Amino acid sequence: MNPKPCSARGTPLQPSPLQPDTETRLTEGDHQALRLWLRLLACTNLIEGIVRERLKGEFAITLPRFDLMAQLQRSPAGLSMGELSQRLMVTGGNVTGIVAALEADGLIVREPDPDDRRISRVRLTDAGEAGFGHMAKAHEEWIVNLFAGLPAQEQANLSELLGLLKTHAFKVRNGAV
Amino acid sequence: MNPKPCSARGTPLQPSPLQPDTETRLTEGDHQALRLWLRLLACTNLIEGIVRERLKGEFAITLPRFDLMAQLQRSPAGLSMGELSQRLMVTGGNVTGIVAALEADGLIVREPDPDDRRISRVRLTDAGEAGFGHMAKAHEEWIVNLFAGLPAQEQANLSELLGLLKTHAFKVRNGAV
DNA sequence: GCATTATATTTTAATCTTAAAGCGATTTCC
DNA sequence: GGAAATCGCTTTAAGATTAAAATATAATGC
Repeated sequence: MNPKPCSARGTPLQPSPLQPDTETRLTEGDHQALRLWLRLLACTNLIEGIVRERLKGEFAITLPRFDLMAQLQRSPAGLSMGELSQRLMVTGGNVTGIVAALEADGLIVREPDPDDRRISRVRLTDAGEAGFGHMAKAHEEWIVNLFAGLPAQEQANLSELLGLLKTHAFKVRNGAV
Repeated sequence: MNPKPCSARGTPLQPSPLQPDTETRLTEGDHQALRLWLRLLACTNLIEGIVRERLKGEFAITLPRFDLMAQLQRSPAGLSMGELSQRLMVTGGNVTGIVAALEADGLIVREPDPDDRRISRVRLTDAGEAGFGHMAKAHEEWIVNLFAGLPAQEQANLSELLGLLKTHAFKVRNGAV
Protein backbone atom coordinates (compact mmCIF):
# COMPACT_ATOMS: atom_id res chain seq x y z
CA MET A 1 0.00 0.00 0.00
CA ASN A 2 2.29 2.73 1.18
CA PRO A 3 5.41 1.25 2.67
CA LYS A 4 8.31 2.75 0.85
CA PRO A 5 11.37 3.25 2.97
CA CYS A 6 12.75 6.33 1.35
CA SER A 7 16.25 5.09 1.81
CA ALA A 8 17.78 8.40 2.56
CA ARG A 9 21.37 7.63 3.30
CA GLY A 10 23.02 10.70 4.64
CA THR A 11 22.19 12.38 7.88
CA PRO A 12 18.68 13.64 8.12
CA LEU A 13 18.99 16.87 10.03
CA GLN A 14 16.14 15.72 12.19
CA PRO A 15 15.03 12.20 12.90
CA SER A 16 11.90 12.57 10.84
CA PRO A 17 9.16 10.16 11.82
CA LEU A 18 8.52 7.44 9.33
CA GLN A 19 5.90 8.34 6.79
CA PRO A 20 6.40 7.49 3.20
CA ASP A 21 4.19 9.13 0.62
CA THR A 22 4.41 12.49 -1.06
CA GLU A 23 7.57 13.01 0.86
CA THR A 24 9.33 10.40 -1.17
CA ARG A 25 9.84 13.27 -3.55
CA LEU A 26 12.42 14.53 -1.14
CA THR A 27 16.07 14.73 -1.89
CA GLU A 28 19.03 15.39 0.27
CA GLY A 29 19.70 18.84 -1.02
CA ASP A 30 16.15 20.12 -0.90
CA HIS A 31 15.58 23.26 1.01
CA GLN A 32 13.80 23.15 4.35
CA ALA A 33 10.85 25.10 3.01
CA LEU A 34 10.40 22.67 0.15
CA ARG A 35 10.38 19.72 2.52
CA LEU A 36 7.88 21.44 4.73
CA TRP A 37 5.67 22.21 1.76
CA LEU A 38 5.65 18.60 0.63
CA ARG A 39 4.78 17.48 4.14
CA LEU A 40 1.95 20.00 4.35
CA LEU A 41 0.64 18.80 1.01
CA ALA A 42 0.89 15.17 2.02
CA CYS A 43 -0.93 15.83 5.27
CA THR A 44 -3.80 17.70 3.66
CA ASN A 45 -4.18 15.20 0.84
CA LEU A 46 -4.19 12.32 3.27
CA ILE A 47 -6.97 13.74 5.39
CA GLU A 48 -8.98 15.00 2.45
CA GLY A 49 -8.72 11.59 0.83
CA ILE A 50 -10.01 9.89 3.96
CA VAL A 51 -12.96 12.26 4.14
CA ARG A 52 -13.79 11.76 0.47
CA GLU A 53 -13.58 8.02 0.82
CA ARG A 54 -15.86 7.93 3.83
CA LEU A 55 -18.40 10.34 2.38
CA LYS A 56 -18.59 8.16 -0.66
CA GLY A 57 -18.60 4.86 1.21
CA GLU A 58 -21.07 5.77 3.95
CA PHE A 59 -23.28 8.36 2.30
CA ALA A 60 -22.70 7.88 -1.42
CA ILE A 61 -21.93 11.56 -1.86
CA THR A 62 -18.93 13.48 -3.15
CA LEU A 63 -17.04 16.12 -1.21
CA PRO A 64 -18.00 19.01 -3.52
CA ARG A 65 -21.67 18.13 -3.14
CA PHE A 66 -21.29 17.86 0.62
CA ASP A 67 -19.63 21.27 0.72
CA LEU A 68 -22.39 22.84 -1.34
CA MET A 69 -25.07 21.39 0.91
CA ALA A 70 -23.17 22.68 3.93
CA GLN A 71 -23.43 26.20 2.55
CA LEU A 72 -27.14 25.83 1.94
CA GLN A 73 -27.78 24.48 5.40
CA ARG A 74 -26.48 27.59 7.06
CA SER A 75 -28.53 29.77 4.72
CA PRO A 76 -32.03 28.35 5.07
CA ALA A 77 -33.49 31.14 2.95
CA GLY A 78 -31.48 29.86 0.02
CA LEU A 79 -28.57 31.21 -2.00
CA SER A 80 -28.15 32.34 -5.58
CA MET A 81 -25.75 30.55 -7.88
CA GLY A 82 -23.37 33.48 -7.63
CA GLU A 83 -23.43 33.44 -3.84
CA LEU A 84 -22.66 29.74 -3.87
CA SER A 85 -19.83 30.37 -6.27
CA GLN A 86 -18.32 32.95 -3.95
CA ARG A 87 -18.71 30.96 -0.77
CA LEU A 88 -17.37 27.75 -2.24
CA MET A 89 -14.66 29.70 -4.01
CA VAL A 90 -15.18 27.94 -7.31
CA THR A 91 -16.25 29.20 -10.72
CA GLY A 92 -19.87 29.65 -11.67
CA GLY A 93 -19.75 26.91 -14.25
CA ASN A 94 -18.64 24.52 -11.58
CA VAL A 95 -21.58 25.41 -9.36
CA THR A 96 -23.95 24.85 -12.27
CA GLY A 97 -22.82 21.25 -12.58
CA ILE A 98 -22.90 20.40 -8.88
CA VAL A 99 -26.29 22.01 -8.39
CA ALA A 100 -27.67 20.07 -11.34
CA ALA A 101 -26.47 16.81 -9.82
CA LEU A 102 -27.91 17.53 -6.36
CA GLU A 103 -31.17 18.66 -7.90
CA ALA A 104 -31.41 15.43 -9.87
CA ASP A 105 -31.03 13.57 -6.56
CA GLY A 106 -33.85 15.58 -5.00
CA LEU A 107 -31.60 17.05 -2.31
CA ILE A 108 -31.93 20.67 -3.39
CA VAL A 109 -34.32 22.76 -5.48
CA ARG A 110 -33.79 25.73 -7.75
CA GLU A 111 -36.46 28.39 -7.83
CA PRO A 112 -36.66 31.57 -9.90
CA ASP A 113 -36.21 34.84 -8.07
CA PRO A 114 -39.47 36.81 -8.22
CA ASP A 115 -37.72 40.16 -8.60
CA ASP A 116 -34.83 39.37 -10.95
CA ARG A 117 -35.36 36.82 -13.65
CA ARG A 118 -31.62 36.31 -14.04
CA ILE A 119 -31.31 34.83 -10.58
CA SER A 120 -31.89 31.26 -9.44
CA ARG A 121 -32.41 30.69 -5.74
CA VAL A 122 -31.17 27.36 -4.45
CA ARG A 123 -32.18 25.72 -1.17
CA LEU A 124 -32.19 22.32 0.51
CA THR A 125 -35.29 20.18 0.22
CA ASP A 126 -36.63 18.50 3.35
CA ALA A 127 -34.91 15.32 2.24
CA GLY A 128 -31.70 17.23 1.66
CA GLU A 129 -31.81 18.86 5.06
CA ALA A 130 -32.47 15.61 6.86
CA GLY A 131 -29.76 13.79 4.98
CA PHE A 132 -27.21 16.51 5.50
CA GLY A 133 -27.75 16.47 9.24
CA HIS A 134 -26.52 12.91 9.50
CA MET A 135 -23.61 13.51 7.19
CA ALA A 136 -22.44 16.64 8.99
CA LYS A 137 -22.48 14.90 12.33
CA ALA A 138 -20.41 11.98 11.06
CA HIS A 139 -18.07 14.35 9.22
CA GLU A 140 -17.27 16.33 12.34
CA GLU A 141 -16.57 13.16 14.27
CA TRP A 142 -14.16 12.01 11.58
CA ILE A 143 -12.26 15.26 11.72
CA VAL A 144 -12.07 15.27 15.50
CA ASN A 145 -10.71 11.74 15.46
CA LEU A 146 -8.24 12.43 12.69
CA PHE A 147 -6.83 15.36 14.65
CA ALA A 148 -6.89 13.55 17.98
CA GLY A 149 -3.21 12.76 17.57
CA LEU A 150 -2.53 16.35 18.63
CA PRO A 151 -3.50 17.54 22.11
CA ALA A 152 -5.57 20.72 22.24
CA GLN A 153 -2.54 22.88 22.95
CA GLU A 154 -0.68 21.47 19.96
CA GLN A 155 -3.72 22.02 17.78
CA ALA A 156 -3.71 25.64 18.86
CA ASN A 157 -0.02 25.92 18.02
CA LEU A 158 -0.58 24.38 14.62
CA SER A 159 -3.45 26.74 13.94
CA GLU A 160 -1.29 29.68 14.92
CA LEU A 161 1.55 28.67 12.62
CA LEU A 162 -0.81 28.05 9.72
CA GLY A 163 -2.34 31.45 10.30
CA LEU A 164 1.04 33.11 9.97
CA LEU A 165 1.82 31.08 6.89
CA LYS A 166 -1.45 31.97 5.26
CA THR A 167 -1.14 35.65 5.99
CA HIS A 168 2.33 35.76 4.50
CA ALA A 169 1.41 33.69 1.44
CA PHE A 170 -1.51 36.02 0.77
CA LYS A 171 0.86 38.95 0.75
CA VAL A 172 3.25 37.20 -1.58
CA ARG A 173 0.47 36.35 -3.98
CA ASN A 174 -0.76 39.90 -4.01
CA GLY A 175 2.73 41.19 -4.71
CA ALA A 176 3.10 42.84 -1.32
CA VAL A 177 6.34 40.98 -0.67
CA MET B 1 -9.49 48.07 -36.31
CA ASN B 2 -11.71 46.04 -34.10
CA PRO B 3 -10.69 42.44 -34.37
CA LYS B 4 -13.46 41.31 -32.10
CA PRO B 5 -16.42 40.09 -34.14
CA CYS B 6 -19.69 40.48 -32.38
CA SER B 7 -18.33 39.71 -28.98
CA ALA B 8 -18.04 43.38 -28.26
CA ARG B 9 -20.33 43.05 -25.34
CA GLY B 10 -19.31 39.58 -24.59
CA THR B 11 -16.65 38.52 -22.14
CA PRO B 12 -17.74 38.88 -18.58
CA LEU B 13 -14.62 37.45 -17.05
CA GLN B 14 -15.71 35.38 -14.16
CA PRO B 15 -13.87 36.12 -10.98
CA SER B 16 -11.20 33.51 -10.94
CA PRO B 17 -11.38 31.97 -7.49
CA LEU B 18 -7.78 31.92 -6.59
CA GLN B 19 -8.31 32.74 -2.96
CA PRO B 20 -9.32 29.53 -1.35
CA ASP B 21 -10.25 31.00 1.96
CA THR B 22 -12.03 27.89 2.97
CA GLU B 23 -12.40 29.29 6.43
CA THR B 24 -15.51 31.19 5.47
CA ARG B 25 -17.23 27.89 6.10
CA LEU B 26 -16.68 28.44 9.79
CA THR B 27 -19.41 28.78 12.32
CA GLU B 28 -19.33 29.72 15.96
CA GLY B 29 -20.15 26.33 17.35
CA ASP B 30 -17.70 24.37 15.30
CA HIS B 31 -15.26 22.17 17.10
CA GLN B 32 -11.65 23.24 17.35
CA ALA B 33 -10.50 20.36 15.19
CA LEU B 34 -12.93 21.29 12.46
CA ARG B 35 -11.70 24.88 12.44
CA LEU B 36 -8.12 23.72 12.35
CA TRP B 37 -8.90 21.39 9.45
CA LEU B 38 -10.48 24.17 7.43
CA ARG B 39 -7.50 26.39 8.06
CA LEU B 40 -5.12 23.66 7.01
CA LEU B 41 -7.14 23.15 3.85
CA ALA B 42 -7.24 26.86 3.12
CA CYS B 43 -3.50 27.19 3.60
CA THR B 44 -2.63 24.29 1.34
CA ASN B 45 -5.08 25.34 -1.36
CA LEU B 46 -3.79 28.90 -1.28
CA ILE B 47 -0.19 27.88 -1.80
CA GLU B 48 -1.01 25.18 -4.32
CA GLY B 49 -3.09 27.65 -6.29
CA ILE B 50 -0.24 30.14 -6.42
CA VAL B 51 2.15 27.46 -7.62
CA ARG B 52 -0.29 26.25 -10.28
CA GLU B 53 -0.87 29.76 -11.51
CA ARG B 54 2.81 30.55 -11.77
CA LEU B 55 3.71 27.26 -13.44
CA LYS B 56 1.03 27.93 -15.99
CA GLY B 57 1.83 31.61 -16.43
CA GLU B 58 5.61 31.36 -16.59
CA PHE B 59 6.20 27.89 -18.02
CA ALA B 60 2.89 26.94 -19.61
CA ILE B 61 2.81 23.66 -17.71
CA THR B 62 0.37 22.12 -15.26
CA LEU B 63 1.24 21.00 -11.75
CA PRO B 64 0.62 17.28 -12.40
CA ARG B 65 2.96 17.38 -15.38
CA PHE B 66 5.57 19.23 -13.36
CA ASP B 67 5.32 16.64 -10.60
CA LEU B 68 5.73 13.79 -13.03
CA MET B 69 8.79 15.39 -14.58
CA ALA B 70 10.22 15.90 -11.10
CA GLN B 71 10.01 12.18 -10.46
CA LEU B 72 11.73 11.41 -13.73
CA GLN B 73 14.51 13.86 -13.11
CA ARG B 74 15.60 12.12 -9.98
CA SER B 75 15.50 8.76 -11.73
CA PRO B 76 17.63 9.35 -14.82
CA ALA B 77 17.43 5.67 -15.76
CA GLY B 78 13.71 6.08 -16.24
CA LEU B 79 10.66 4.72 -14.45
CA SER B 80 7.87 2.37 -15.41
CA MET B 81 4.29 3.56 -15.49
CA GLY B 82 3.62 1.61 -12.31
CA GLU B 83 6.57 3.18 -10.50
CA LEU B 84 5.34 6.62 -11.53
CA SER B 85 1.87 5.73 -10.30
CA GLN B 86 3.24 4.74 -6.89
CA ARG B 87 5.52 7.71 -6.47
CA LEU B 88 2.93 10.24 -7.54
CA MET B 89 0.29 8.42 -5.54
CA VAL B 90 -2.24 8.47 -8.33
CA THR B 91 -3.91 5.71 -10.31
CA GLY B 92 -2.33 4.12 -13.33
CA GLY B 93 -4.94 5.49 -15.66
CA ASN B 94 -4.06 8.97 -14.53
CA VAL B 95 -0.39 8.43 -15.27
CA THR B 96 -1.28 7.20 -18.74
CA GLY B 97 -2.93 10.51 -19.55
CA ILE B 98 -0.22 12.76 -18.15
CA VAL B 99 2.55 10.76 -19.79
CA ALA B 100 0.74 10.96 -23.12
CA ALA B 101 0.52 14.74 -22.84
CA LEU B 102 4.19 15.17 -21.92
CA GLU B 103 5.24 12.81 -24.67
CA ALA B 104 3.22 14.79 -27.19
CA ASP B 105 5.16 17.87 -26.07
CA GLY B 106 8.47 16.09 -26.58
CA LEU B 107 9.45 16.40 -22.93
CA ILE B 108 9.56 12.69 -22.17
CA VAL B 109 9.82 9.45 -24.12
CA ARG B 110 8.34 6.03 -23.58
CA GLU B 111 10.46 3.03 -24.50
CA PRO B 112 9.65 -0.65 -24.28
CA ASP B 113 11.43 -2.67 -21.63
CA PRO B 114 13.69 -5.21 -23.36
CA ASP B 115 13.01 -7.93 -20.79
CA ASP B 116 9.30 -7.52 -20.11
CA ARG B 117 7.04 -6.47 -22.92
CA ARG B 118 4.35 -5.37 -20.49
CA ILE B 119 6.50 -2.57 -19.18
CA SER B 120 7.00 0.91 -20.58
CA ARG B 121 10.04 2.76 -19.42
CA VAL B 122 9.61 6.53 -19.27
CA ARG B 123 12.39 9.09 -19.10
CA LEU B 124 13.03 12.75 -19.75
CA THR B 125 14.26 13.83 -23.16
CA ASP B 126 17.14 16.27 -23.35
CA ALA B 127 14.62 19.02 -23.95
CA GLY B 128 12.59 17.84 -20.98
CA GLU B 129 15.60 17.76 -18.71
CA ALA B 130 16.75 21.21 -19.71
CA GLY B 131 13.28 22.69 -19.36
CA PHE B 132 12.67 21.07 -16.01
CA GLY B 133 15.87 22.49 -14.61
CA HIS B 134 14.63 26.03 -15.06
CA MET B 135 11.19 25.24 -13.72
CA ALA B 136 12.48 23.46 -10.64
CA LYS B 137 14.75 26.33 -9.76
CA ALA B 138 11.93 28.85 -9.99
CA HIS B 139 9.58 26.52 -8.15
CA GLU B 140 11.90 26.16 -5.19
CA GLU B 141 12.34 29.92 -4.99
CA TRP B 142 8.59 30.38 -4.93
CA ILE B 143 8.19 27.92 -2.10
CA VAL B 144 11.00 29.44 -0.08
CA ASN B 145 9.45 32.88 -0.47
CA LEU B 146 5.96 31.67 0.33
CA PHE B 147 7.20 30.11 3.55
CA ALA B 148 9.46 33.02 4.44
CA GLY B 149 6.78 34.32 6.78
CA LEU B 150 7.92 31.67 9.24
CA PRO B 151 11.44 31.77 10.68
CA ALA B 152 13.43 28.55 10.43
CA GLN B 153 12.59 27.50 13.96
CA GLU B 154 8.87 27.97 13.35
CA GLN B 155 9.12 26.01 10.15
CA ALA B 156 10.69 23.19 12.11
CA ASN B 157 7.86 23.37 14.65
CA LEU B 158 5.25 23.29 11.93
CA SER B 159 6.94 20.33 10.30
CA GLU B 160 7.00 18.50 13.59
CA LEU B 161 3.30 19.08 14.25
CA LEU B 162 2.36 18.03 10.74
CA GLY B 163 4.41 14.89 11.20
CA LEU B 164 2.46 13.97 14.30
CA LEU B 165 -0.81 14.74 12.57
CA LYS B 166 0.07 12.65 9.57
CA THR B 167 1.23 9.70 11.61
CA HIS B 168 -1.99 9.69 13.58
CA ALA B 169 -4.22 10.15 10.53
CA PHE B 170 -2.49 7.20 8.87
CA LYS B 171 -3.32 5.04 11.84
CA VAL B 172 -6.92 6.17 11.80
CA ARG B 173 -7.26 5.43 8.12
CA ASN B 174 -5.81 2.00 8.56
CA GLY B 175 -8.18 1.24 11.40
CA ALA B 176 -5.45 1.19 14.02
CA VAL B 177 -7.30 3.76 16.13
C1' DG C 1 2.27 -28.06 -22.61
C1' DC C 2 -1.59 -25.70 -21.15
C1' DA C 3 -4.77 -23.62 -18.02
C1' DT C 4 -4.79 -20.47 -14.38
C1' DT C 5 -3.30 -16.65 -12.04
C1' DA C 6 -0.87 -12.42 -11.53
C1' DT C 7 1.08 -8.17 -13.37
C1' DA C 8 1.44 -3.82 -16.30
C1' DT C 9 -0.93 -0.85 -18.82
C1' DT C 10 -4.77 1.22 -21.31
C1' DT C 11 -9.53 2.32 -21.93
C1' DT C 12 -14.03 3.92 -20.42
C1' DA C 13 -17.40 6.38 -17.74
C1' DA C 14 -18.19 9.55 -14.20
C1' DT C 15 -17.02 13.61 -11.54
C1' DC C 16 -14.79 17.92 -10.67
C1' DT C 17 -12.40 22.01 -12.14
C1' DT C 18 -11.17 26.21 -14.81
C1' DA C 19 -11.25 29.61 -18.58
C1' DA C 20 -13.67 31.48 -22.08
C1' DA C 21 -17.65 32.22 -24.90
C1' DG C 22 -22.62 32.76 -25.20
C1' DC C 23 -27.38 34.14 -23.82
C1' DG C 24 -30.89 36.49 -21.52
C1' DA C 25 -32.16 40.04 -18.26
C1' DT C 26 -31.19 44.31 -15.96
C1' DT C 27 -29.09 48.73 -15.22
C1' DT C 28 -26.80 52.96 -16.86
C1' DC C 29 -26.32 56.81 -19.42
C1' DC C 30 -27.39 60.02 -22.84
C1' DG D 1 -36.78 55.61 -24.75
C1' DG D 2 -33.05 53.17 -26.40
C1' DA D 3 -28.15 51.88 -27.06
C1' DA D 4 -24.48 50.18 -24.40
C1' DA D 5 -22.61 48.17 -20.56
C1' DT D 6 -23.10 45.05 -16.87
C1' DC D 7 -24.82 41.07 -14.45
C1' DG D 8 -26.25 36.11 -13.61
C1' DC D 9 -26.04 31.96 -15.34
C1' DT D 10 -25.06 28.14 -18.67
C1' DT D 11 -22.36 25.91 -22.08
C1' DT D 12 -18.12 24.27 -24.07
C1' DA D 13 -13.41 22.63 -24.29
C1' DA D 14 -9.54 21.02 -21.92
C1' DG D 15 -7.47 18.79 -18.15
C1' DA D 16 -7.17 15.86 -13.84
C1' DT D 17 -8.84 12.25 -11.27
C1' DT D 18 -10.85 7.72 -9.85
C1' DA D 19 -12.85 3.03 -10.23
C1' DA D 20 -13.69 -0.60 -12.98
C1' DA D 21 -13.38 -3.20 -17.13
C1' DA D 22 -10.47 -4.67 -20.90
C1' DT D 23 -6.07 -6.11 -22.99
C1' DA D 24 -1.69 -8.02 -23.29
C1' DT D 25 2.14 -10.23 -21.27
C1' DA D 26 4.47 -13.04 -17.79
C1' DA D 27 4.72 -16.43 -14.19
C1' DT D 28 2.85 -20.65 -11.86
C1' DG D 29 0.91 -25.09 -11.23
C1' DC D 30 -0.43 -29.41 -12.67
